[in-house]
Amino acid sequence: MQAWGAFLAAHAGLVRAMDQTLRERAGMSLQWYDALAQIAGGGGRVTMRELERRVLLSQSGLSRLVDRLQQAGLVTRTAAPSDRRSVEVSLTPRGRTRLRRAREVQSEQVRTRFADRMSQVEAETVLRVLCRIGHEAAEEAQRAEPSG
Amino acid sequence: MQAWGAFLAAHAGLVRAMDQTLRERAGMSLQWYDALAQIAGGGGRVTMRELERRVLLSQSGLSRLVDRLQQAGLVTRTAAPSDRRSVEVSLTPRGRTRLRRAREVQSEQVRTRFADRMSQVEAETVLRVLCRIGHEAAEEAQRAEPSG
DNA sequence: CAAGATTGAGGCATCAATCTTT
DNA sequence: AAAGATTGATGCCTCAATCTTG
Repeated sequence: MQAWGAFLAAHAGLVRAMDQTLRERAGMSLQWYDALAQIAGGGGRVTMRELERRVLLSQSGLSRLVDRLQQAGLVTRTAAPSDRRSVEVSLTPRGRTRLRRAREVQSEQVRTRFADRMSQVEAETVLRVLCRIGHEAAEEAQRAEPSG
Repeated sequence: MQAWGAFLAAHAGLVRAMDQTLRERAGMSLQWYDALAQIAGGGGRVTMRELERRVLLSQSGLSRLVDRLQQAGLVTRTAAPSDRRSVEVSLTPRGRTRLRRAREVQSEQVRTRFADRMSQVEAETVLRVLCRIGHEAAEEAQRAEPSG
């Protein structure tokens, strides 16, 4: 039951530490890294809608984040050919380079700050529990929307 | 290794859901609840400095949060008798009442959304791992500061 | 009207600077 | 000079409204 407090504390501590290190060593925030990594994970080109599902951000929040990434020259926006309501976001060469560097930093951080601090069996338990919790939270969010 | 992604997703989902429910059913945010609960945990009267350590917020962030709580009539600020640099924050009767209600809502949420979704042994593992991670993050934050 | 995306307004968090007291 | 606390400036996120296309 104290696990909830530990959960909040661990999250706050880890995110803060990782964000700071990423800024120092790769020149970008955790938020930027996550967005760039999700674009790369979608083949280097995804729609805003798709990116919104992958990133933990509202629709408008994503729009403004992409504004900043675009201004930094890391991504471009292009109209989607199939559906003209849709906008596709792509990594620029510069974006790819910056992501590569950031990925090195962040992979190491996830390993040293998170993964290395639990045994194999602990990691399996944590993954299983967190996936269960995350899924049920997502389902509930979906159920809540249609009624509104 | 995917556990990190699950961790972030679970945190975002839980915090969002809990915050919304708390707003609907107790008329306050998770942030407010946490602050009021921490004041109550300190005997209903704590210094700003002490509250800052208990709450996941910067010094100035806390100052503004207490501004809002005070404006809502839930807490009062008084000068500390022992050290005149210090300010003590106390719960008002109204604050106590509101906290009591919020605590009912939040206790149930932590149980149903978090605790009930893992077995006893899973909970023990999760608690152990998260405490370990949280401690090491806190130690590192301490080590990082004195050098600056 | 629904879906995808953007924009305006407002809320909240942080950094850096400042004030008071030790 | 250091510690406790507050304030000004700034940045990011969200809600609601709006625009365009289906």
